[in-house]
Amino acid sequence: MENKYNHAAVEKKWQDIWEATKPDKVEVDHDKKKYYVLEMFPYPSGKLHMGHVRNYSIGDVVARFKRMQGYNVLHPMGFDSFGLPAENAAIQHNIPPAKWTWDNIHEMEVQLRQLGLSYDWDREVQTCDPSYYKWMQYIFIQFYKKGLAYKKETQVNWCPGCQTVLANEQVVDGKCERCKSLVGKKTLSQWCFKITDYADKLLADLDNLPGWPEKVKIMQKNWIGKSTGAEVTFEIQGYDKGLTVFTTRPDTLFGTTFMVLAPEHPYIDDLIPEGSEYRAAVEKYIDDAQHMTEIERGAANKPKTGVFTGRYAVDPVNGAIVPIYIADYVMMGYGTGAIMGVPAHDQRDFDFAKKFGIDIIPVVDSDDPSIDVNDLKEAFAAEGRMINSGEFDGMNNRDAIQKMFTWLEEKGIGKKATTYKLRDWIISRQRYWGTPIPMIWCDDCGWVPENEENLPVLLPEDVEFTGKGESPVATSKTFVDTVCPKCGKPAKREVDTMDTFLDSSWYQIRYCDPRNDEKCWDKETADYWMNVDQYIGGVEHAIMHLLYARFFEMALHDCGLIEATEPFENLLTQGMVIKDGKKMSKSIGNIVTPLDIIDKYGADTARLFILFAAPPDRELDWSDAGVEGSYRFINRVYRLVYDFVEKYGSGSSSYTVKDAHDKELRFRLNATCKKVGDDIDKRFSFNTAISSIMELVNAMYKYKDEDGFNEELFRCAIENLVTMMSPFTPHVCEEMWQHLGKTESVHKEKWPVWEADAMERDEVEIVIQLNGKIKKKMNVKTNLDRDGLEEEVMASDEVKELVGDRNVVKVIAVPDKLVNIVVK
RNA sequence: GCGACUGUGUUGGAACUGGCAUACAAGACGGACUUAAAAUCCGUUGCUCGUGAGAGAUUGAGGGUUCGACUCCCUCCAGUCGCACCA
Repeated sequence: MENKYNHAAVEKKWQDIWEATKPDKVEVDHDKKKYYVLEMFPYPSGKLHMGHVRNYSIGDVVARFKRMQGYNVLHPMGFDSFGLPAENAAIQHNIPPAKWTWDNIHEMEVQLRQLGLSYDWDREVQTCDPSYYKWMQYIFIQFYKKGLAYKKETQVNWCPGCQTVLANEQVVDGKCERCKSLVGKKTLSQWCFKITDYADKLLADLDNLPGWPEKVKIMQKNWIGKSTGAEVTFEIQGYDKGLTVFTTRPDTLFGTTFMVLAPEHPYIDDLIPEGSEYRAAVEKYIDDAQHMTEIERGAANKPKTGVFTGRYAVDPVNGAIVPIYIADYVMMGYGTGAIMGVPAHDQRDFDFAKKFGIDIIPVVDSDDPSIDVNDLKEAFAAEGRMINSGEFDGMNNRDAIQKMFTWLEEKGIGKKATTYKLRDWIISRQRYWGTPIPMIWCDDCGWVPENEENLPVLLPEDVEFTGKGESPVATSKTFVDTVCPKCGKPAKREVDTMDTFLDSSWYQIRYCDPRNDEKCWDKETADYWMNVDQYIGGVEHAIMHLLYARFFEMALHDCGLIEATEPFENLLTQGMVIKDGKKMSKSIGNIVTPLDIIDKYGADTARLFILFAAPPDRELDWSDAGVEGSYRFINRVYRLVYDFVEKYGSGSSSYTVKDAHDKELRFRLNATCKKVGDDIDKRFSFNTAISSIMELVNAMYKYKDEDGFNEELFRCAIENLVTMMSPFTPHVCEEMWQHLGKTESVHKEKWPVWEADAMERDEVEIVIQLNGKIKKKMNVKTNLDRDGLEEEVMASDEVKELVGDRNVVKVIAVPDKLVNIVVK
C-alpha cells in the first residue's frame, strides 16, 4: 500500500483482478434467496454521460449491499443497440450501422468497466445481435399466433423533408427531430400490437405495485385514460346508418343542440355526396385539417372552427332535430369520433355554439343563485338539479346519470360503455437498423409467419441508405424475394423493421438465461429470477418503456412463457444531473464528462459524489467543489487506515471497552452500522448514509487523539468502516481491506450487524420547554417512564427557578426526548 | 386548463412516526505546519439586536389544529415536470 492514495493505480489494479476472477458471476441457487437489480440499459451513443454514472452507481450500491446481506444477486448489463442514430451515421458518413454500433458498444463497455460496476458481464446482451433478435422475432410470432399482432391501415407521422415515417418520439414539438420540417399525417399499412386488450389489466394492476413512485403510476393511469359513460345512437335524417356518440354526461342528452363529426369520420363521404351544395366547403375543411400538424390542431384555446354538412340528426331522447357539423376539435382517435354538442354544459360545445349561432338549452340548474342557466356566460359544468329533461326533472344530475344508463338500455338507444385513450401500438418502422418483422406476404395465403426453425430472419447488408421513402431493407436484392412457408409459392418478405421499444420490453427476462440457443429462455430459470426486484432508470421512461414492458410481460404470461405478470416489482426513478441550474447540454457548454472526472479523481470519487450530493430521485446539481470534497474524504479515510496499519500492522479486532471514550466510539460505530444499513435498504437514502459514515470518520479522528487509545476497538471500527463504504467506493475499500491483512475480498464480507447493548446509554440529554419554548437542557437517566421523568424534572432546582411562582397548568413528558411545562 | 412534485443558511442538502430546525458537505474567515505555496490538521461561520453573558424572530406568504408544526389541514404565491379541445 502506498502512503498516498493513488486512485489511478488502485482502480486499475482491482478492475483487472475483477475482470479475471469474475466475482459477480451468478447462477441459479435454490438454497439462497435471489435478488434481481436492474438498471435501464443504455443506447450505445459512444459516450457515457453523468446520467449513466448516476443510474449505474445507484444500482451498484444496491447490488453490492444485497450481496453483503447474503442474497444471490443478479445484476446484468447490456445495450439497447438498434435505433436511428446508427442509420443517420450511415447516411451522413457512409459508415455501416453495424460497424458504427459495435464500435460504440466496445467503447462504452470500457467506460462502464472503469466505473467498477459489479455486473455479471457474462450475461451481456445486445439487441442488435442476431442471437438476441432471433428471439424478438420468435416472440413476435407468438403474439401473432395469439392474435395480438395484426396489420391495418393507420395514420402515421410523415416527415415531408425526409420522406419517411417517424415514430411519435421522433416528433418533437410537431417537427422532425432530424430536419425540423413540420410533420404531417399519412395513411399506411402498419403492423400493430393489441395493447388495448390489456388496457384494463394494465390499469388495474398498478394497484399491485406499491413499490412504484405514485407519480409514475398516475402518469400511466392518465395515459391509459379510462372513462366510463354511455354510447348513444342518433338517427340521421335521410340516411340508413345511425350515428353513435360516446358521452360521460348522459344526463345532458336533453340539452343536445348539434352534433359534430371528426374530419376523418368514415361517414362523411357518404353523407355529403358529390353534387351536394355543401361538398366543396366540406372538402376544403377536411383538406385543411389534414395538413395541420398535431400541435396546430391540438393547441389549447384555439378558436373553434367547423363546417355544416347540410344533414340533421334526431335526438333519441326527445326527438329534437339537430344540425350535424364537422369540426377538428373532435378527434377520430377517441370515443367514436363523433359527439353530441351540449353547449350549456360543456365549454368547447359552448364556444362552438356561440360562434355558429346554435341554441343553448340548459338541462342542469345550479343551486348557486349567482348563476342563471338561461343566460350563461360560460358552460355550467358543475353538479345541479335536472330541468328540461322530461321524467328526469328535479333529480340530482349525478343520480340521473346512473338512472340514464338503464333507461337508455331499456329504450334500446344506448348502453353503458368504457373508452380508453390508449391506442394500439403501431410497431412498424420504415427503417433499416431494427429487428426485421418475420412475416411473409403470399398472394394466395396472405400474411404468413416465417417458420420458427428458420429464425433469425437476418438483416440484409446489401442495402442503400438514401434517407428517403420506404425502408432501406427494400433495396436489398437478396432479402425481399422468398417463398411462402405455407404453400411454397414465390412470396415477399415484410421490409419494415420493429420499433426499438420492442427490443427493450423483454430484455429483463433474457438476462435470466442469455445464452440459450434452444429457447428464448428456460422457463424454470426465468421464473427463479423474475421479476426484477429493483429497477432503476430515468423518469422519462415513465410511460412508453415501462408500459410496453408491462404489456409484454402480461402477453408473454398468456403465451405460457413466464409466470410473472409484472416485470418490475420496485421502481426507482432517478433525477436528472444538472449544472448551474440547467440541463447539461452542448449549446450551453456546461457538460461535465465522466471520463474527465474519473481521470482526475477516480471512479470512487465520482460515485461517492454523485450519491452524496442529492437524494437519488431528485435533481442533482453538479458541483466541481463538491467533487473535490468527496475526493478529500476518501483521502481522509485512506490516511486513517494507512497510519493505523503502519503503526499496528495486522491483529485482532475483538476488543473490551475500557473507558468512556471507548464506550462513545462503540456507540457511534454501532449507530452508524444501523443507520447506513437502514438508509440503503429501506429508503435509498444514500446521501444520508454517506453523511453518517463521514460523522463516524470525524469521531474516529477525534478518538485517535484522546487518551487511552484502544487498538482492538479501533481496528474493529476501521474494519467496519471499510466494509460499510465498500458498496459506494469499491476499489479503494478493496485496497484498504487488503492492507488490513485480509486475504478475501471485502465485497464477500457480511454487512456489519449492530449490537443492541452498544446502543444503550445511561444518560440522555432531554429538552425542557416552557409553553413550547426551549429553555434548558438536562441530563437524565435513560428509559425513565412518563411519570418518572416528570417527577425528576419538576423536582430539580433549575426547573423550579424557571417556573418561578407561575401556575403549572399541565406537564407533557416524552421519555428520552423532552418535558414541556405549560404555565399561566 | 387538468394533474403531480418542489420551496429550509451564501450553496448542495439533513431533520425517518408531530418533539432540540439547519446534521453532513461546499464556500468563506482565522490559526498551526512551511522559506513560500499546495496538501494536511485545528477552530469559527444562518439572521437581527447586544461590548458581553444573552435575547428575539425564522423552514415561500397568510390562516388553522395542537402543550408543541419544516412535518397535519385550508387559502394563496413561485418554480419544475407530465398531460392537454379526451366528449
